[in-house]
Amino acid sequence: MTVENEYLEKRRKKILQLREEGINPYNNTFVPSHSHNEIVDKYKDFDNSNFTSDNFMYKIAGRVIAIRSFGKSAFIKTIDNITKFQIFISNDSVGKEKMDFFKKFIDIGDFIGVEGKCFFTKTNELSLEANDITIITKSLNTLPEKWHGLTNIETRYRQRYVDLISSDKVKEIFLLRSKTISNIRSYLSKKGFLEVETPILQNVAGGAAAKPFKTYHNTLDMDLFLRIAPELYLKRLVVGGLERIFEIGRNFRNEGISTQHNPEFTMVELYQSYSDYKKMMSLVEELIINCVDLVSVDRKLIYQDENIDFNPPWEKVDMIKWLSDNLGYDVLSETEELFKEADKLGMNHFGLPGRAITEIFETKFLINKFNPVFVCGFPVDVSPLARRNDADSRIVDRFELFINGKEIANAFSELNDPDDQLDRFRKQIELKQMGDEEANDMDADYINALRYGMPPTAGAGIGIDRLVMLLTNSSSIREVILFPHMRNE
RNA sequence: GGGCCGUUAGCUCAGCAUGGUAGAGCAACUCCCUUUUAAGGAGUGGGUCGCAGGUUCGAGUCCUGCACGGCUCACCA
Repeated sequence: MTVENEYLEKRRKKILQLREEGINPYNNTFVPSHSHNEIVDKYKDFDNSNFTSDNFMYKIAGRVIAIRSFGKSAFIKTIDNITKFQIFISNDSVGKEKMDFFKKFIDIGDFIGVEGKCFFTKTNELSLEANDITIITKSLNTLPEKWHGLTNIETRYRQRYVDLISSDKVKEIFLLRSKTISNIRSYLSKKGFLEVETPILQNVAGGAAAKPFKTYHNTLDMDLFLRIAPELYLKRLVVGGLERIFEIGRNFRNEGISTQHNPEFTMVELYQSYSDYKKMMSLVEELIINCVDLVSVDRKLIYQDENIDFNPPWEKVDMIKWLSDNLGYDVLSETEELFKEADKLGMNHFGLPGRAITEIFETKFLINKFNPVFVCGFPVDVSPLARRNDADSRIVDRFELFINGKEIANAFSELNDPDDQLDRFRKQIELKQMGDEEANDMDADYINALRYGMPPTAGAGIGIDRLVMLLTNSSSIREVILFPHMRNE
């Protein structure tokens, strides 16, 4: 007998026996009258000292996660959603026959239905004294050990269902993720933003610098790409007259996997007409603080070993000015010096000063930057979709938000000059021919849209996974994604 | 992709430096036990030691290769 069979066989036998006795081990007739949480909430002001039986009969359902048996009585711990609840069962409460049934057939992991009245134990724990007990769903597999739970990271991710059963902490992370997204949605809705959905399967994967996933449509007989960003479609909608819009959705980038990167990740991208990157800064600040307020009373978080203070106003730094000051020369004009510095650091800048500036800046500036900081004013050659600064056409009106040294948001005043946009796309194509796999492709239809006129608009994208990492103190992005991608076993 | 680390019972882990019949706790099974909180007590069963080679009289242990995973560096949000 293999080990797998030792457990499975025993429980399979119980299922057979149950069926023989006319009991459906996968019963769908039990209707609970209350959730665990509803009962806990109802008696929250009571304890041993002030509670007298109210004779109210409850019907509750849940998964058995622990059994402490004394022979003629037992305590059963069940869980529904996130609330644990204790059931007391004994010969006196259900009768010897039902008690024997319980001892013979009910295992840890099973879903059971119980009917009974509430009482407080000697140790003041609200419990239900069972008058009746029934099996709702038999479980064949054994749950992980009660004390350590499931700690093997690989198994946790591959079998997230077991992880969720055995860890409150994991459940809390995903509850907070859900709350965060709801919060963002309601914040933007209140500000008059309309939620929209744009194609994930795209002809041209544009709107960001990234390598796309390629797929194929049979009937249309054409290659398609999974979107790397919704940006160009959202701005088409702004052209169409939807002046405040957002989309919360998945982007796909065919790149490395790390504690900060999953091949598919969730962003909220939003566009606001008659705004600019400076106003967008305030909006992003407010939106993120709103999310921090979900978990912190003083807008401070401890992330790993660092304290992060989200109280506004957040630091703002001008990239070009900071780097010029620190290197001792004007990085926009002294390109020879700049490239020497970049080559020293082994950077692949494709002869673009902007690439070198951005990369050198990030390596030098982000050290020991834990609090939120807006990095403003990017070189035009790393920002093919952003509006040029009115005073200096070599830079664009753009910011990136870094928290704990990690990029959380990217935003800019949108480029709405179709001729400039066309030139930018052409430069991107040159770069692609030079071997830059992440350069944008030409999107002729997007140019066509801009030719109808797009009102001045600011846009922002916020990485939701990374935000949730901060809020839940998770060191890896996989901790905040239910099913992170893994190699086949 | 590089470096370092890991993979032993359903789960959590010892065992490996120095090769000699595979260990514990939880879970399971049999008993005792009617207020427990990782309940307690007595007993029993459970293993292709990630996979494949090699060295050796003998490998969980040493060597090589591979797979999967973790951390980290590089690229990216």
